Amino acid sequence: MTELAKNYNPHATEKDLYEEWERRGYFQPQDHGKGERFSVLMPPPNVTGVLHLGHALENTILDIMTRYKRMQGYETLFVPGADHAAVATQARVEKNLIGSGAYTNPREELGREKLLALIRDFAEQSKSTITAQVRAMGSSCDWSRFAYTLDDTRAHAVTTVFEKMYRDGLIYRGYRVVNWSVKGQSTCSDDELEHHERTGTLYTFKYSKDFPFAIATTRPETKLGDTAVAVNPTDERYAQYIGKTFTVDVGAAKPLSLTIIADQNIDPAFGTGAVGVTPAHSMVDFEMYEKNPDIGIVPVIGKDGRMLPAAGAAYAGLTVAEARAKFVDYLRDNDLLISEEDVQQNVGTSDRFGDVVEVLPMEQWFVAVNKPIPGRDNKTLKDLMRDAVHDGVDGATTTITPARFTKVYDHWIDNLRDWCISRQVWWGHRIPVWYRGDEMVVSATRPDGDGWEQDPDTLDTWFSSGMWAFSALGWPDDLEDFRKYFPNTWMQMGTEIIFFWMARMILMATYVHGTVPFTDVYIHGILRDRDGRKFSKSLGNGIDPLDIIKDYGTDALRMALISDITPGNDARFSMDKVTDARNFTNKLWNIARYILSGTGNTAPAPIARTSADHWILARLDATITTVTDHLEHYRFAQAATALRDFTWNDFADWYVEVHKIEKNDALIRFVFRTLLALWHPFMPFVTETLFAHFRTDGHAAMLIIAPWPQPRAAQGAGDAETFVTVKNLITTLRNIRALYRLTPEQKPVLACDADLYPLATEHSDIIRRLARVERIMPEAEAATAGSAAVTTPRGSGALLLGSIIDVAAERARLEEELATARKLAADKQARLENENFTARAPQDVVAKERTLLAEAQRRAEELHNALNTLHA
RNA sequence: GGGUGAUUAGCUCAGUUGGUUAGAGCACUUCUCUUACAAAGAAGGGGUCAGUGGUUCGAGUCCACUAUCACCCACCA
Repeated sequence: MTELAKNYNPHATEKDLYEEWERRGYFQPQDHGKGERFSVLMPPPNVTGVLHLGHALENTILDIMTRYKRMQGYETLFVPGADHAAVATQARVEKNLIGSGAYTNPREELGREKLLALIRDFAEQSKSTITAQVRAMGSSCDWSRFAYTLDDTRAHAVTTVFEKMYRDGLIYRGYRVVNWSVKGQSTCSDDELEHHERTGTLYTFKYSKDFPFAIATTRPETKLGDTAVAVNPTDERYAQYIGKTFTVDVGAAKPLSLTIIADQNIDPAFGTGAVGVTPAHSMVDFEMYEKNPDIGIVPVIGKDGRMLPAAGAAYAGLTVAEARAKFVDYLRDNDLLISEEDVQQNVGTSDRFGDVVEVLPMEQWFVAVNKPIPGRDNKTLKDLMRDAVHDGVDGATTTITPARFTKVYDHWIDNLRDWCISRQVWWGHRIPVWYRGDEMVVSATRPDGDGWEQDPDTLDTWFSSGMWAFSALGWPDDLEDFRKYFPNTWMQMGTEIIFFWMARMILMATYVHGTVPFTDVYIHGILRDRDGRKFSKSLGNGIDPLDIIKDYGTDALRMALISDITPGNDARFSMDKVTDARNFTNKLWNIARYILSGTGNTAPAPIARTSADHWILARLDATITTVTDHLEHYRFAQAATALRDFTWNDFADWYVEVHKIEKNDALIRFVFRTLLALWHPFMPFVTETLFAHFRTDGHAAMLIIAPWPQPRAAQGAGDAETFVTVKNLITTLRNIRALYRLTPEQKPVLACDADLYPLATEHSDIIRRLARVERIMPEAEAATAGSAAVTTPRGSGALLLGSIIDVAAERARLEEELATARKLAADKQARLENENFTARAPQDVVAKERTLLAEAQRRAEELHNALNTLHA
């Protein structure tokens, strides 16, 4: 017999177990002859730092599903990885370098190669930290397949797809307006902007005294680059001017030539109903320019965030803010400014560099989302992305859980513009394009001949992570896994990444492979702190998962993370949840201690003999069914709750206690082993540790590959019901004991009516011990015994005799109960007398009500009789 | 401006197609160190389901409106 310590100590085993699972190859896909596969990919954490609780939650969710499916016999693959996170990582390293005081402008001072070397070092260090953390979480992923978005295979995937898209005309180089971070000196995509509300000023002014009407703007300085004025085509005030061109001199290098154009999107009710059009510095204005190219485009702001010479000699070189003030002064001095008014506006801010983003026209690389794809029936990338979650792409669809996010995704697609994929940071996949004079070649490698220069820019990090669904499976270098596991079975991610990542993965998979990246995707909410705030550096409320693991163990952390989570909704995390979970692991541990100390490790077929045996098996069956159903629907928290309820309330509090009286060693071991299996996906370490003590010949080598439990279609439902009656009787007796403050030594006599007596005597040992009853006798004998006080447990047909009981208090208690029972009976009666109810409600509901009425009436009668006995 | 979600016990949350007297964990109260566990055991108190109106024999559950909170999208310049 192995002696277990009094309390569970996670540190003694976690590391060794993880290594043993890995060494035995259980993390690698194994064919169990089931012929079905389950493949998931880890959302690759950014190599910008360390894992936080959000990552820990994702890994827990992924690992629960993976372990569950593995136990069900699926050939299971869980691929781990890391993301180079282009802009984010470079921004982080640059910030560190500047923060250290050694550099003020790392890009200039170090140059491309040296800075890249520093970033690479940082990324490698971060990567090893992250993988250690993922291991500590217990994630059963296949490390031999570890994928990094910047390694050779993934780089190959990127260049392959880039070339294919270029050939198909979906990637193009164009002069268009883009979001430009002055601080980061790089473009960013629309999705990388955070919109912050702030108060701005809406200026209403006229371009000149001669100009026929006024316009309104919050960006006066950009008016130096206006090339048109737009009005709504239905606006009668301006109809006469549409098509006319006015020349005004506002101080720019050249007088502005303003054509009045009509545009549906102009709101006649806002401002003056007329808008100055600045194609170079506004996304919507640029779109107007695309429709009316004749108006021209005049950039007046440069990459450094300062005014260009085109803005005029007085403005060139000024910052945007300085130019704004100066231009407003000009308007005021010349009596052109009509009004100033505070307005709330949203400004786009770079999420990585933190500065307000300028819109500038530049030569950049784009993915065309609205262009027909050759050989795809005129479908565009947008069409494919929409089809993936609706009609299907070549018969394949992705199902989003919860379904409401499908609408969010649709809406995003509707508003999608061409995707700017070139970035001016250095950390990332370099654009596979080469230039020599006017020549341009798209190629992963330098073309033959001298003088070729590669495009200095890199690709948006989401261009490579968009391929994760297949590049992580080895495509295009090694197609074995790809053929076997693609599309992936499942994916999970947070709400905040639906557009960035899920949409791009769908784009890439549907375009490159004509199918979806994964069949099902589960969206989880954000993890917040106990007060509902987001975890953030600035709030200082971050928690390192490793700290919790150190103090409470991985299983406790995993359980705490998934407690109370529901699909798509945010959840709160608190240390209370961790201690609760830790307490539970200890509970499981101590149940094991009891069983190990009290039973032998033989494994005969478990046979139910007593009513308690039948009851626990029935409850176990129901629990298996419930937990399996919850897991199939990704209801992780509810699955764990159902299991906890069974483990603690049924098994520990009742069956283990009964086992101390009526031993069925084979059965208690069977139930506990089954429990360990059910708990394993949630708490892999404590369950595997305990399994080693319960394993006998014929069981799996380790719990991680043990079969997922199946209901046994337990027999003896009647016996199980009998035990429920006994259990209720005991609870009631205990209730009365507590009510009258009986000490453990005070043991009353239990008198039962004719119905209950046989059952009570049959379970005499259990009742006497668990309810602390002296002895059990028939009611008839009790009546003649002349005891001083009597009590009747509710609806049980039993009396408790003993001089310790307070007759007056007991009478009050019974009267209260009687009133409750009578009210219930009256309610039921009224309902059944309602013809509408009996006629329209389903028959089974009506029958149920009749049963309940009968029960309530019976109980009222019993209580009434009990009161009479009490008086006598 | 458009959209989504939330509102159930002191706290954190369940409540799957409307059908018993609305549940759990924690916290709280009382009792108990009973030889698995005080990180425990036993018993108990506590909510009318944000509000209003509606549909229905029946509403926490469906519909409408209102309130509060949270989030997403959107360069009404």
